[in-house]
Amino acid sequence: MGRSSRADAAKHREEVVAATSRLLRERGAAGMSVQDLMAAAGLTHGGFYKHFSSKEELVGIATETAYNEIRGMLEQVAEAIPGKTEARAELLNQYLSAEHRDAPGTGCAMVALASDAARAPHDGPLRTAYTVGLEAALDQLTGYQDAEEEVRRRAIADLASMVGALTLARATGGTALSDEILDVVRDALIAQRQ
Amino acid sequence: MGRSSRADAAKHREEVVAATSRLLRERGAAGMSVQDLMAAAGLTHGGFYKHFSSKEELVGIATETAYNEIRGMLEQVAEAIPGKTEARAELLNQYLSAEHRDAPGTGCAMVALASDAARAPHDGPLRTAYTVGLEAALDQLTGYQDAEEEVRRRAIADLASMVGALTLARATGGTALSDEILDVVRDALIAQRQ
DNA sequence: TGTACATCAGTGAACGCGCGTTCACTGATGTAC
DNA sequence: TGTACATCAGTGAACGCGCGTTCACTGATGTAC
Repeated sequence: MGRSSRADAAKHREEVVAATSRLLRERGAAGMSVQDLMAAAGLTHGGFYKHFSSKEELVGIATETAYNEIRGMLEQVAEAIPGKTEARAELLNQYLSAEHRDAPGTGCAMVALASDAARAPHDGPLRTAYTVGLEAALDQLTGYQDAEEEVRRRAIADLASMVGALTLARATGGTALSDEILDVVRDALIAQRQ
Repeated sequence: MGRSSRADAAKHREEVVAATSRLLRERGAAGMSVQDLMAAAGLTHGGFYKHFSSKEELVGIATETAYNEIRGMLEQVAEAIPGKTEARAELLNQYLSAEHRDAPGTGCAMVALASDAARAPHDGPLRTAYTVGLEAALDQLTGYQDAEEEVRRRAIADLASMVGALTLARATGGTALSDEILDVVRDALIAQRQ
């Protein structure tokens, strides 16, 4: 095959990171192979180490990429809707939707990677990226709180409810209970601030 | 070695199930091998299929066993404390504690097995056991609600907050943020009903 | 109760398989003149 | 601008390893008489 141009190589790297970001959330780190990830860019597995020092390193990089999705959702809703109470309601509608539940590969990294992060080494790349991303998401959620005090505490409480509901809805996906969890938690959180 | 007595064989089976129940929550299904599980009963891996038809079947059985821990916690607190508001506060204290966060192997199955369940086949043994156990836990949590109406909705909202907080605390374990999440969510849930 | 024999829990080697990582090699790309 | 050569992205075979599952075998347990 011969050498690829720098531009092509950079494109390949981006494609591999994007595929990893998606597959990591869908299947977990143990559920995707280096071969799978390289194949997503149309490559064979041997060249992997020209781009990354290890699978673990790539997982860390892909975690940062995965956090972009939830950051994007948080940014977009805040920009589109002026009132904080209304923006928060719309965010809850989107976050606690069947669409979000059924698309883990492009959804919230905090939920999809929680157990991988919990089981990863404390000073490893996944853990580090997870915690940094979580703090950032918390900052964004703080901006949604229509109150003068305790905005961080309110943001943490909101986040826990959102993450718990999505986690349980995914684990029971395909049952009536799954839909019920999303509906109930969304309504409860919205009613809480009116 | 020769044949074990029926009593010994039954004891071996129980030991394997108990070890699986713990390791499943600590490491996930992919993180424990048949060899690991048999070794917990002092056996070699070859005899596994005299007890179980597959690793997947054992995981389903161990999931039911794992749910006993959270069911026990819910039962015990409800029996020990008469007032519903006080019982709920004590439950939150125990569930959202550093001890529970740091002992996934003997802790809440809903949190520890959520991502394994989300990725398991919809009609497989793990999924089935997970959903059945979740409905049972929800029924128990309903009994904690000191209200006349909407007790199921309140139980679902409580459960989502508890599960989300423990999930995030585990994923960020070892940081100040992890402790903060537990404290804030516990306080918020207790304050909500006073 | 004692004996002969069938049962079957557990052993350990073997099966095919996929994993992460390494490495000698290829040949188009990039660079120096 | 054209040429010679160094660079290096990607290939594909190979590495050692651990996995879930199967199977012929062992020998103590359980049972029938």
